[in-house]
Amino acid sequence: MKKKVIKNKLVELNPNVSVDCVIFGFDFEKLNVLLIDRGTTLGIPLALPGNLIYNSENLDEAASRVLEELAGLKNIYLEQIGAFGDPLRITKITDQEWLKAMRAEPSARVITVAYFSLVKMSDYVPQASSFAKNASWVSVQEISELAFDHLEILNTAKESLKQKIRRQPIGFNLLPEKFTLSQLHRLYESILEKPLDKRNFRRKIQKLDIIESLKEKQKGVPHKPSQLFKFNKEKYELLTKIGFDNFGF
Amino acid sequence: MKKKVIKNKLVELNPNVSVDCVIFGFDFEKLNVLLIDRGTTLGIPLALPGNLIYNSENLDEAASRVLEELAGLKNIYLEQIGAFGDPLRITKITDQEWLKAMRAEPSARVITVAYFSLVKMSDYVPQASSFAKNASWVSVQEISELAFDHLEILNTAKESLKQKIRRQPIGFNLLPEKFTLSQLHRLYESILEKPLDKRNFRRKIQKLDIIESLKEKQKGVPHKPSQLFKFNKEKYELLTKIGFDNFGF
DNA sequence: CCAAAAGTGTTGAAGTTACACCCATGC
DNA sequence: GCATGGGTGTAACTTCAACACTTTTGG
Repeated sequence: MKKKVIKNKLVELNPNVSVDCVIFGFDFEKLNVLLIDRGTTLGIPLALPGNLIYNSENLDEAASRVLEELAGLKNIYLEQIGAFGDPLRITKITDQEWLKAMRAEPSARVITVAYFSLVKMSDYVPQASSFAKNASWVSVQEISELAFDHLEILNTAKESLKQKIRRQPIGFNLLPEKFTLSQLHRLYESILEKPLDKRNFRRKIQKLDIIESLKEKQKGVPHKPSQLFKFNKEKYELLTKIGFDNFGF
Repeated sequence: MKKKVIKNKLVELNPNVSVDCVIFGFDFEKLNVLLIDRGTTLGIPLALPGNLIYNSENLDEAASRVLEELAGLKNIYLEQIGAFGDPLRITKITDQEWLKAMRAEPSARVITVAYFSLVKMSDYVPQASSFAKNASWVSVQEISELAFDHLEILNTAKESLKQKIRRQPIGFNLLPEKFTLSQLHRLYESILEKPLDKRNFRRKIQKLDIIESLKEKQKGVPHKPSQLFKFNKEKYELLTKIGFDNFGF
């Protein structure tokens, strides 16, 4: 992916600014992150999806574009978590080689603006992309090494998500339209990385008055079928408008 | 301030990345922000202090440098609040002219990484600086226009400070060593922009066990002299280590 | 003695935690 | 009939919000 040289300066890639996305997905068991395998050989650390920005786009647009280019994901919940970019962040030899292969100015000082996004795992259909040999879901618990400073970015994203979910019901972006309270419960436990009492959790969520029970139950499960719920967006938006800030977890 | 051309690429100014600082100060009445008057003529909006980064420094260092260059402030509490940079953010004519005068590449696409910082107002001694004709404290309530997208940055900073102060006692950075509970009370009210019950506030703060009363009182005040307190850093650090996250305001 | 801010307790309501058993289904 | 997860209520405790009067000083 070399620099696109087009007449208008605004459509050039900016060699000094990139975006990276921490894309979270929930498989009803645990939290996962979508990572890129850049590797020709084994043992090359995985990377967060990301790329340089175009001068014509703003940062949020750049992040959306990366999401779409990588995974065909559109209209995805995105939240900026901050800028990173120690001048010395490119110390790993594998990272240096990768830059030489991929960038017009491989030694340019790059600062990256990181985002986290929440997607329904069922929405992600793997596909070849310009900058991804391969993308796959990896359990956050199993990640101990990443390219560049991506591990630091991931940790910041996790922390940011923890804080955010205490104040806004953004977790619904990780679930399908219809879900059970147990699934929601496991989702909160996965994000907050701590157990939550089942009864207290259910009471608290229902008190918020942002989910509605459907006239429908699970089928084909070898136990008592559970009630299905959906998220009530209207009530949530009303609540945010009049101001609330405590989900109390 | 033109680009410094020195042999080593790392000490160059990076034309595409700047930092801007929202420097908060508290005058025992209300919250203020340190703003730069760039103007030769009247009517030019004030700006946040900021500048391009050097390729050799990381973002936090760049922000610290700006603080020091502008106001001689060292070892100041700094917190990143995010990256900004719509490609269209430079629409005001006064901003365009200022860039032409000040920047080697005035039309470069710039993204800026914003910080907020908390300083004791008494620490700031106005001084001429390379990029400031003049700097002065302005009450946040009175600010309705700023250069570039600085008003948006200020609003984000205010929000960020509000959130942060609910979880960490960073407000102490705005006060002198010795302070009264009433001063702390007004500080919290100024930041949160809402009244707090006096008795409840005092009880809550004291329960946190991070302030110590000194054996000293106010003198020369035309009313009952108030007890002086100091912040107990050790206890706070112990608390943060074992994990707490709710200051409950 | 007056003005000004400091300092102090109680009560009722709301919210939080901890905890154990029965239920509906598929196999 | 058994294994599996679904679903429910209460009691003790803590936290929160609301509220008014007395104290100490300088002038």
